[in-house]
Amino acid sequence: MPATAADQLSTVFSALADPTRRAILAELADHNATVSDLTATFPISMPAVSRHLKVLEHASLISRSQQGRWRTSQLEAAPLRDAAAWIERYRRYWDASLDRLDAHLAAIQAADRR
Amino acid sequence: MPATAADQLSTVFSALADPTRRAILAELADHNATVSDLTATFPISMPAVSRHLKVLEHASLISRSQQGRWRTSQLEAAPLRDAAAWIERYRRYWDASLDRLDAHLAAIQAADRR
DNA sequence: ACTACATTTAACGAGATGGTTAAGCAAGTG
DNA sequence: CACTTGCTTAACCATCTCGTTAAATGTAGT
Repeated sequence: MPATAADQLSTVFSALADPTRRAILAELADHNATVSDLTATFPISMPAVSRHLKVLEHASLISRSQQGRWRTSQLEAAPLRDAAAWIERYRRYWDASLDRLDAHLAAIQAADRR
Repeated sequence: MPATAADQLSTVFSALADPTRRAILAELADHNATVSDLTATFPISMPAVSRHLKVLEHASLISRSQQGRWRTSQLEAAPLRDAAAWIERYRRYWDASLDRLDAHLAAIQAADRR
């Protein structure tokens, strides 16, 4: 059974919902890291880190490679593109320069143009 | 005790993790809606809708107003700005070329200039 | 083979989630 | 007042989540 786009988005958003996982992604943006590295960085046990990595991998937000006993994690930001794209559609609703009426009109026009 | 920025982000992301809630936000982007409206739109019970709205309200993604017996929900997209800002920091990791990053930054600046 | 080390898996517990049905509340209507 | 209506709350259930500690797995070194 193929994962739907909505499922994928849900998986990504729920992966991002945990502050430790977001911090792990930030860490991996700086440098790849082993499970031990991350365990040293965060105040949780290694099994806890391991499961966070599993969640991130399942969301395709990281990839992992094994070099001997060490498994290093690497950031894979592609799913964030989809998440950003989903959120972007609401930009007009939070942009301060537009009031709510303008936002509504912009939405209508955007829909009509297509 | 003040909610930290990280907590707020977590709340928003976890609110977005549910496909029904994302669909509710999409619905509210088109038009404000009562609980009954949303219950008619989605294949879940009214109490389920009511609780989704509670979650969205707690994440400040909607605001609610009471007019007689009807409680209409309105999209409040401001928290999405923070979510987008968090994700944006990773754009360079998913953008193929730095040129496109530059283009994006230029586009953002152009938008801000308005 | 034995030992050391990095990591995962298993088992557990507290608490959240998302759905249901049934009951309670508040606001208009006969 | 009694009744309906829109919505929320309560109670329940199955499942997931995030942490723990202890055991298992796998790879490297001697």
